Amino acid sequence: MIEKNYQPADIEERMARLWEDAGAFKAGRPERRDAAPFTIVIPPPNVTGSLHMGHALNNTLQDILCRFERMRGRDVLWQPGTDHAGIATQMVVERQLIDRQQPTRRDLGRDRFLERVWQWKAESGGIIVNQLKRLGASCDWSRERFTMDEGLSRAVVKVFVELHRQGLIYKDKRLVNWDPKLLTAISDLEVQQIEVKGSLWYLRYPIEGKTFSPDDSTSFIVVATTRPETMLGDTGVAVHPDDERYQDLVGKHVILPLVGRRIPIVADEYSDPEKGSGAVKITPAHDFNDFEVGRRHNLSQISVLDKEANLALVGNEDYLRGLPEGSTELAEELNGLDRFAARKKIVARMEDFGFLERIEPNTHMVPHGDRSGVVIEPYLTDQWYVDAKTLAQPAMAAVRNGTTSFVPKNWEKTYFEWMENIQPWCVSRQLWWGHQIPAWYGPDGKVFVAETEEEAVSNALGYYVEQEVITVEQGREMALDRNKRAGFITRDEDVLDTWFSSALWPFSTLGWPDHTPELKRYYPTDVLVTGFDIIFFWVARMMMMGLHFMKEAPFSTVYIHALVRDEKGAKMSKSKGNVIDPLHIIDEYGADALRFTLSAMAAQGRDIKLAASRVEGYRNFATKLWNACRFAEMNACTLLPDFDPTKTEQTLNRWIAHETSRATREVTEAIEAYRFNDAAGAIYRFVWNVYCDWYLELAKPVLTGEEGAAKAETRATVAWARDEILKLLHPFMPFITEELWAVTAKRDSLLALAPWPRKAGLSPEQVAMMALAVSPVEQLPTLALPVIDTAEFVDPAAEAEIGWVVDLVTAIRSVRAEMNIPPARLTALVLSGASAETRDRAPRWSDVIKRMARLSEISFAEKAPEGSVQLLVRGEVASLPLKGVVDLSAEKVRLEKELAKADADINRVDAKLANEKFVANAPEEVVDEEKEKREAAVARKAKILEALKRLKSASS
RNA sequence: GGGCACGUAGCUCAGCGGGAGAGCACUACCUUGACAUGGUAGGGGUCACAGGUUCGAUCCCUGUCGUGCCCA
Repeated sequence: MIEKNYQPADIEERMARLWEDAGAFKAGRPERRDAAPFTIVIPPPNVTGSLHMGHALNNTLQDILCRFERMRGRDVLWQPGTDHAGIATQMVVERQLIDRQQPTRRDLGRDRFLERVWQWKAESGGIIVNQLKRLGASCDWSRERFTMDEGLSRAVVKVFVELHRQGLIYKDKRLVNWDPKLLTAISDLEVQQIEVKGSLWYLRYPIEGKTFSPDDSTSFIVVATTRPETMLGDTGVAVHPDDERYQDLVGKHVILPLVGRRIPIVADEYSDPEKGSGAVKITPAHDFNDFEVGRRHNLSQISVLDKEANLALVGNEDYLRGLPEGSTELAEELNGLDRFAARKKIVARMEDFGFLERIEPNTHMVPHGDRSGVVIEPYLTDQWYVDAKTLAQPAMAAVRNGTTSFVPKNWEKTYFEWMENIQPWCVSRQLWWGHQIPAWYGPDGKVFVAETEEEAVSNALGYYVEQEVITVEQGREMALDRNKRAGFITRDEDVLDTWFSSALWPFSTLGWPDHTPELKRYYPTDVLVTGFDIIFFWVARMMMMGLHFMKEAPFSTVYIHALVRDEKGAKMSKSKGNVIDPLHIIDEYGADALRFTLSAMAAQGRDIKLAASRVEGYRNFATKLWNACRFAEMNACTLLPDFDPTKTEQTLNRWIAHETSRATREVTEAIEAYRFNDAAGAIYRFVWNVYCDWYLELAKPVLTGEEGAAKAETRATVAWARDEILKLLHPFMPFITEELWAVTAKRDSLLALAPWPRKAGLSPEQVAMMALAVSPVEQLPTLALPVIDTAEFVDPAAEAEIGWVVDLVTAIRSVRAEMNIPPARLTALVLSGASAETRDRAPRWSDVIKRMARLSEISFAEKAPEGSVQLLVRGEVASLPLKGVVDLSAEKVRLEKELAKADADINRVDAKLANEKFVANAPEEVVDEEKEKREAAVARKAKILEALKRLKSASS
């Protein structure tokens, strides 16, 4: 029995339990052992996270695909899991320690701090998973993984070691993006360029051998800089080789003001004559461009900042080398100052001595850390790098040759653009939470990379024994006793970039490096569903790692969906804190309404600005469905065994079979093409505007009429079409459909596992055959998909007949409203000059037409009665004798409007047909179409003229 | 500076080489035996602007203006 009211919250909880208890989403269900697999790996959300709208959209779309394919008979694996999210998680826990006034991370030390993080993960790591379940995500939760699971960590180590052995991971000392707040290196992708209003300082650098005077422009060269404080680390001045102003200065030296260092003037194309003074100071240790210039001209690299971006001058040998006596005073004064405080001081000092020429306001891009928000410092350190350029080659080829394709296609361009200019990927992070790098160092800094500590230690000790650094006996002792080797062999403190482990996700979650049956069966996956914001972070890197280690691209399709933005159109992000909580929406309208809204708005290539009114509208849609099912139940509509809609006798039932078939095709094709909005629109219109508005209304007289074959058939068809609707809608609104499926009949299976609507008349055995995979479990899955033919059942005769009823009722309703005839007032209908077809049809539908169009009777006549309102329905005249009821002059106005419209139509077509070029160039069917339109308009005009004539004679 | 989108009804958005669509909002009428979270009917848009291609442009091309995003 269906409850009177639709209450999402109650249903959702029960249905979730139902699925869970039945293991409905488990991959490798025994009965699907031979079915083709369908695999999606979830983009693992951060364990720190909670569900935001982006997750809701992302997972709704994945769930639609998974539920759809599951119903199509495939063995679906939707692999869930979470990401350890290095920086984000470490920050959360650190902040928690501060908030609770507990010992800081450094007070705790590495081991105890990591314990805390694990503890925190155990407490709150399940939140996001539960939220995904509330959304209805049909993941195989029994297979949930975490990027720092034992197995996944093993995969990470294996990949690191192999890449290192192959020379694709190496350690290098170069500039990195350094976050002076988080005290770690970050990759290029984690840097955001933000436009900042700053200044351009013009500084005078005295030329060696001349007496400096601010008034003598030949005694100095002016350099422009946005970062005056880095001048302490300057080791050169660059001018453009073609810049005539500075020709004679190239090769000479300047004396760095305040510091006294002697540095060369070099010619380099990097310097832009149009910008600033045309001369730039070169600070190789603090600027990426300067680093390259410095390399070209063999300039030394002097780092003047420490890791917290404070000036580090005292004891800084690079800085002090070659400075004149007495200049250490400045070093002592500025030492330890923050970079921005130092800037002020240095500018002031420069001004005091006449070295500051002028200051210009200047807007420029400044790099910021995407997590910390502070200004990123290019910093000279030792870090581990992945040779991304080499790995990118196969990854580009796979997309180029179509092995993997993006939907929508235009994202491929973005992918190539980035891949073609890819830089070495800095993968080491100076954090504690993450996969510690499997590298050990000897006393001389020699590195030993191995999968286990035992192996690395044994390699290292062997090496040092051989080098006679230690004796064989010492080596043996150190091998056996960790304490004895402490200080001699030490492990790299750093951990890997979070995205390093995410890059392995499609195969590490399936058990790699072990050769598991799951890996064989479910890799490569079918489709990856994700947002464009992580194409570089994640998609590209999965492509690289997947191809390198599995020799096959990790997925054949990458569906890139829109971003859900906040009401202002701004990107929602965890760090900005402007997320809208989808759970509030779920609480208010239900998960089904939210899911349907997101899919209805998920048009390819367009962002979603979510409006609550849309969600409300789709909640109403759910209510509509609910009530339609109630109606069916109240009328004892139950499914009959072996019911075949194509064998029905009643035109109405044949019509809904025809329409259902059409809707099935539309929904199926739209989902197959990732056109989620079209699929949602098709099912929405079918349920509301076809099934509810017309089919059920037209069926009412039969259902409330006398018992008999017609009634029995209609009851069965109502139930059948309802079931088809529940199936078609299930991927979008799983909860309400599963509930209605359960309460409307005794079922063999859950709706989630029921077969997708198929070509009418196909036996279950046939469908089962088609759903079978070609490959047994132990073989590699083949590319052949189990295509279930949803070809249409069509019945043009039924379509024409019901179409006539619909048109007639609509026309009468429209004119009644226009004439202000109160609903309570019934009118008569006269069909004049009716064709045999109409005379045949009308009696069959008189009950329903009377009911829907508020008629008292329906009759036939040769001619329309005088003084009646005349309507044109499919080329024939239907009249409402309303003389004395309504003002017929209003009718005259109405007809004249119609006449004008008909004339306009005729004229427009005539103009087209008169155009010789149109007739000559347009496709034949287009021309024919126009001709048909003209004929129809002419016929319409004739009838209208006739009606007007009759009206006139009636009023005269 | 380079690249990618987008400017369609009051709002949120579909569509797209052959007569402009949806939801919400709005107006009028209706509590008819599934549903007022409903029904019926209706108003509302020189499809940003200017050129071009075409027999024909909201749709393709170019430019302008405006908005957003990505990369330097």
